Amino acid sequence: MSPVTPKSKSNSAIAVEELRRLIFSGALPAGSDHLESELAVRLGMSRTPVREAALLLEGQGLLKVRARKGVRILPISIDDMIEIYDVLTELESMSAAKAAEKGYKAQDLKPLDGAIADMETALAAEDRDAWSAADDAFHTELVRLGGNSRVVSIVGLMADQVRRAKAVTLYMRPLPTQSNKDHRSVLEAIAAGDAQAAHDIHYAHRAAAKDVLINLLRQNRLHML
Amino acid sequence: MSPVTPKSKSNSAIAVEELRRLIFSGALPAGSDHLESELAVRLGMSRTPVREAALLLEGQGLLKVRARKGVRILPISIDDMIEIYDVLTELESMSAAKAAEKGYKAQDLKPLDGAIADMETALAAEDRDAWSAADDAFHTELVRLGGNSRVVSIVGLMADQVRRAKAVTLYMRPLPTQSNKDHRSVLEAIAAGDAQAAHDIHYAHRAAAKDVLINLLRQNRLHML
DNA sequence: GGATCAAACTATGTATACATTAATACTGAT
DNA sequence: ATCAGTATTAATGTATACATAGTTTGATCC
Repeated sequence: MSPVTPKSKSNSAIAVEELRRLIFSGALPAGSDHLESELAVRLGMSRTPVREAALLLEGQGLLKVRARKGVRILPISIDDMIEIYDVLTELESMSAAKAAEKGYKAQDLKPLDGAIADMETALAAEDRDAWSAADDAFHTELVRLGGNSRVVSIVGLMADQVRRAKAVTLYMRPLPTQSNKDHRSVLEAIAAGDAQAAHDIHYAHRAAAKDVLINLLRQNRLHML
Repeated sequence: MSPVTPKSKSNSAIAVEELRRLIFSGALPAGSDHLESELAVRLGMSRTPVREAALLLEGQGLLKVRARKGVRILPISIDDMIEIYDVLTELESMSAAKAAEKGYKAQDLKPLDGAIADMETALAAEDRDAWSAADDAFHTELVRLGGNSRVVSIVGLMADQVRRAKAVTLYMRPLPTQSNKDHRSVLEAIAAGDAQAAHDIHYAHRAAAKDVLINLLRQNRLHML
């Protein structure tokens, strides 16, 4: 490291990271408006990189740039959640099937196996945050094994859009004990090269998870998150 | 209309439209590099809106902004085409199934029926450009009927990325006479409310179209478009 | 003549000043 | 007092000037 700060990342890239962090942490609440100049001051840079970051995040569906009204952090409705979970269900199931067709060795499936093990550990310790992180890792690794980079990107975008809603419901619902059986079954189907089984098991898993989440939101009158 | 030009659209929006047009028309060829300042002169505006447009289109996967090297129009490889067609196959088939579940009336399905009629007319006249436009209309309307706005966006992005490649192969391959039977079958399944049939027929249709296209590209050694 | 280092150049990244326009407040008449 | 019309304001949209860093060029030494 040189004595002075090297400044490897551009301010624009920093603004993207920071804005994402502020959105996911709730520091910029869903539905709130923020002037570009305010955000610029907050991030310690000029409007230019902040505006570029805002336009990028608008493309990712996290906020909306509105003329003379600042950027609005987009809230997620129940209908949005249904849309997103339908896309996730479809593309993840496809990834599971494609992964099964690739004939991965046990070595290649270690990260997926590791994520399941982490979920089991977290469940035993009733550590919801650790479970959630491991669950994310499982789904991310699953689509990675599917081998389609566009699917990886799209699933990432959709997952980001429901991130806040998932965080809210994480402590509302019972511990997902069934979930891990499903994950193991998917892993076994992939290891066995059974594309149809991998697809169908994961599809049913996702559909069930969607129903649980939607019902939870409806019952608690959480129509916007 | 007022006497002077009203200027309803922002320069940034115009830049997006123009750049898309220049990319799809081949005026900015795949793989070519272009300085932001050159593009600004070409579009008759400053670098700012051009740069904003470039960043937006980078998010849509049409080009890449590279530090000190200008924007590169991204070429599409055969592997890219496979990725994109796999996503399209999955999401369009899902849309067909969802559309079938919605119980649309004949009135609601008129646009889809109209697109098929246009394809038949174009086929009879051997007008490939008209057929291509009607085929686009069919697929766009199909996902619209699916009722998932995110699927509409994603399918639009994927379709844009393969647009050049489709244009190249349009005059290379035989007239797609089988295609229309498939389209009619999908329409009938949706009208009959048979989600499984709508899904499976469209899935097979897309898979076949993908194989034709990929083989055509391989045979003609078109590895980058 | 070739290699090394430095200086100039070039194009993006960033800051800032300005233009534009929708919203708001104010003024004045009825 | 209310409404219409105008002026001010405020924030984005845009242009431009500047900073930064990578590349190329050129000069100098061996």
